Amino acid sequence: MKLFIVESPTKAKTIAKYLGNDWVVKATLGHIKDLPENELGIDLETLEPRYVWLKGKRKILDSIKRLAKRAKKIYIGTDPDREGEAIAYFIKEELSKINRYLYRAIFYEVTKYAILKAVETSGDINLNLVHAQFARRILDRLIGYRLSPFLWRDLGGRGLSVGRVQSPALRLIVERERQIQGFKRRKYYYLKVEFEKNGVSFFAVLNQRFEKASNAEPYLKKLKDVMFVVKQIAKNTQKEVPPKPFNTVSLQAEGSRKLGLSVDNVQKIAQRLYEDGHITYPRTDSYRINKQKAEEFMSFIEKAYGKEYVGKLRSYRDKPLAQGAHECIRPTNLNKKPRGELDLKLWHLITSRTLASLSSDALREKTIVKLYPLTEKDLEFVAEGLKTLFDGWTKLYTTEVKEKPLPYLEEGELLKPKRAYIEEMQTEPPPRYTEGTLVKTLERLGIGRPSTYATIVKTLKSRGYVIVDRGYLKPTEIAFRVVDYLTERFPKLMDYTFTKDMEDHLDYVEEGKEDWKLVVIESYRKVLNESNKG
DNA sequence: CAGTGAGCGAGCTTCCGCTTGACTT
Repeated sequence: MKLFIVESPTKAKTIAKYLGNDWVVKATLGHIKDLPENELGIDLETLEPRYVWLKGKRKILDSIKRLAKRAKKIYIGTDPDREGEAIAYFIKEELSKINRYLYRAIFYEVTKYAILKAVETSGDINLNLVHAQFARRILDRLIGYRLSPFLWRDLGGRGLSVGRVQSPALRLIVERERQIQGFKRRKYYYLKVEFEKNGVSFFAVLNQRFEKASNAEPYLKKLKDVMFVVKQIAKNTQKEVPPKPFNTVSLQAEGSRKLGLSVDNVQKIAQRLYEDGHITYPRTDSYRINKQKAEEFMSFIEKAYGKEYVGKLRSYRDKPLAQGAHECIRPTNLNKKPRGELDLKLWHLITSRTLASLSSDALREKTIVKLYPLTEKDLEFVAEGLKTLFDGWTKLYTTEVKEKPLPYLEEGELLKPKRAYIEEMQTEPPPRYTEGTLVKTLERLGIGRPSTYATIVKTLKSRGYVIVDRGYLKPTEIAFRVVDYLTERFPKLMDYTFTKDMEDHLDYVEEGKEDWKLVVIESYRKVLNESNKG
């Protein structure tokens, strides 16, 4: 008997099918050890961490150990990234006393070929990766557990918290709120003319903006009973490329927007869909799609919508921070629909998005018509039209593009306006973040990971830092004080590039070029605003 | 002698990231 160990039980089931009868596949359910929760767990002299059993994991490892005793060979197939390597390290620590035929198997997709190849080419644990995880973990712990007490002491709030991820996230929300508070709405005015021809009405706007309505009025007077001339008609067609398939962040953003749920809820439903076998792994930062599946989906598009709706297989460049084996979030089987109203809705969203991503470009024709009043040849009015020539992917996935119809027009043509008027407009402040836009912004800044985006939002809520107001995140009084305090005291931590700097150093650790303890010391010193003190 | 207050010690909130089922209401 041979033993194969992974993190996810769903993955374990799949892999068990690929391997033969003499294999047993077991899952750890993620990390098995971590720093203790109720103390720092780090020796401040040596930086040595004290990793302890996570709740319930000793039992899981015990059952794996029993199998390990009888196994001829053991393959550790945890995820091919920093966290997965650390899990592998702790598994090895437990099993190496029992069985010396231990190997690290690495695969980047869950297919039979990739699994067999991983077994064949298996090697040993990469300690550099493990050390990078130690550095990441310990730095996060130091920041969280050593800085939070400053807030308790100086702001007098029980349970306030500081974190490498949550604090910059909170800063985003507070900064946006300040922009909104400081925003002065300004009114401005446009001169507009409405025309109607062949039952189609359309608008032309003077290409000039007025600060006061009174400045526009003399122009309006001149237009009374004046005919307009079509001076120029320019058309151009625009290609609209399909959206990418979903990753965790885009699913959370789109799902919460379209279904009116919190990102946490969207993630929960996605997890259920995954466990029931309806979709691929829901915690991923990749847009990559399995080639075979993509071809299957494309032939479905051809059958259901026609050949002209089939697009091409696009390759997306994953962000440099993207780690791991997973592909995009997509349906596993187009014919297998989930039960349950919300499950079905989210599955439909995922399915139509996936199909749209493999569909053809939409073609739109934009028309720009320039007109002038007969008596005022120097004034230029502009009318715009937008027409869909071919709907392409938008047939499969809803978009919010509005058509702007124009009647047939010819250059030199005379038109009689239906009415002319001054339209009052107002500058608007930027909107507050929604859960979805916050998570998107964090992803863009490289802050947080697919498994934690939903939790970040939850933490900010449960600390009393933000409340949800009509779907928008509104910071509380204490949030302002926390952000001001941290910005004053620990500016480096509040810098949005802190995580990126850390990641750069961790890359060096992973390449064996830098000592992990030095990375922790250097980064933590920067946070504390210290330069050379021990 | 009773009440007051300084001083001390014990107990206490907190991080990010990986993964679900086993709990209770």
